Amino acid sequence: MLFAMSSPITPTLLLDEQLCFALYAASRRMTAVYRPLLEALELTYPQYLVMLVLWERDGLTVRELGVRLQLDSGTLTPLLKRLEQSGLVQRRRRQSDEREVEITLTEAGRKLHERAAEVPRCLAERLCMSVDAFVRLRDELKSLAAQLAAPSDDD
Amino acid sequence: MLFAMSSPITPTLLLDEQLCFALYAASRRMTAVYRPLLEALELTYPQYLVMLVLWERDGLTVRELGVRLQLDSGTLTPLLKRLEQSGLVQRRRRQSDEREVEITLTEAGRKLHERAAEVPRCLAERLCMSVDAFVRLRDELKSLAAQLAAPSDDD
DNA sequence: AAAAATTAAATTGTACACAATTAAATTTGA
DNA sequence: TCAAATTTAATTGTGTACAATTTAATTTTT
Repeated sequence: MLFAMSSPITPTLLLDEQLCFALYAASRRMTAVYRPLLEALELTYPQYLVMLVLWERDGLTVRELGVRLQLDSGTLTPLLKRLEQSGLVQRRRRQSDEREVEITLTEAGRKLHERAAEVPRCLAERLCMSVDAFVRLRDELKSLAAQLAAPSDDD
Repeated sequence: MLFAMSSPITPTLLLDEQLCFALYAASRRMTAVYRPLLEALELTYPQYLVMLVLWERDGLTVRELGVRLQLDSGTLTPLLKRLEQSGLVQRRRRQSDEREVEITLTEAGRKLHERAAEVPRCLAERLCMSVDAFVRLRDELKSLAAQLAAPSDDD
C-alpha cells in the first residue's frame, strides 16, 4: 500500500483537488473579510488597492496604476471616476502628454491614510497566522502569479 | 543588524507586503490562464466550476451548488440560465419541494466531460510545479479560506 | 387549521473584470 | 514633413459577485 496515500499524479476534474478553486475561494473569502472594514472607509476592495498604491506614490497615471495592479483602463476608468466622485482623488490630463491622465490624491484622500492604518492590523489579528507562514504563503502566491504571467510555451 | 532582514511585525499599508493583493492577483492570473482553454469548450471560468460539481454529482439544487462553490443565487441563477441556453444543463422545479430548482446535465453536458479532461492536464504542464508544492499550496489556501470563513471574535 | 416564521430562488441594483473597439495624442520612419 | 504606426484612455458589451429585497412554497407554532 505504498502509494495509497500519495497525491494523484494524473490531474483530475475533481473540484476539491483543484488549486484554481482553492485560489478562487480563498480570494473571495479574503475580500469578504475586508468588506466590513472597508465599509467604514466607504471603499470597495479594488478601490482600497488603488488607494494603497497612491498612498505609496501619488500622481501616477492610469497606465502606471494598471501596471501596478494588473488592471486595464476598462476596469480603472470607472473605478477612478467613482473615487473622484467620493472626493478622494483628482483626474487630470497631463500637459506634457495629453494622452495620459494623472491621478492625484485630494486632501481627503491623503487624510484617509491614517484611518486605513487600522485595516491591516485588524486583518493580522483575524488571520491568526505566524509572520513566517504569512510571508511564505504570500511569496508562494507571488511566484505562482509570476509563473502564470510568463508566456506559455506555445506563444 | 540582527533584525534588519526580518519580516515586519507591524502590519503596513504597502501593496507588496499584502497577502490580500498576492491572493487577488494570483487568482485573476489563474483565470486568465484558464480562459483560452475554456474558450475551446465555450465556458467561462465560473461556468466551468459549476460543470465540475455537476460532473461529480448530477441533479443538485441551486442551493447545493451554492454551498459547494460558496456562491449565492444572485450569481448562480443567471449563470445557470446561460448554461441552459448553451444546452448543457436543464433547470426544473422539484415536485417534492417546489421551492427548489434541480440542475441536471443534458447529454451535451455529460459529453463535454471528456473534452474537459484536457484542461487540468494543460494546466499542470503550464504550472511547472512539483506535485508536493502543488498540494501544499492548495491545502494552505484551503485552510486560509476556512480560517477566513470562521466567525470573527466580535460576532 | 390558520397565522407566523422559515426557506429557496429570483430579482434589482451596484461594482468590478476584461475583451474588443474607438478616439485622440504622440512618435516613428520613408 | 507628413503619413503610418504606436500609445493612452475611454467606451461598449458580456459575465460575474454580492447585498438587499421580493415572491412563492413549506414548516412551525399557537
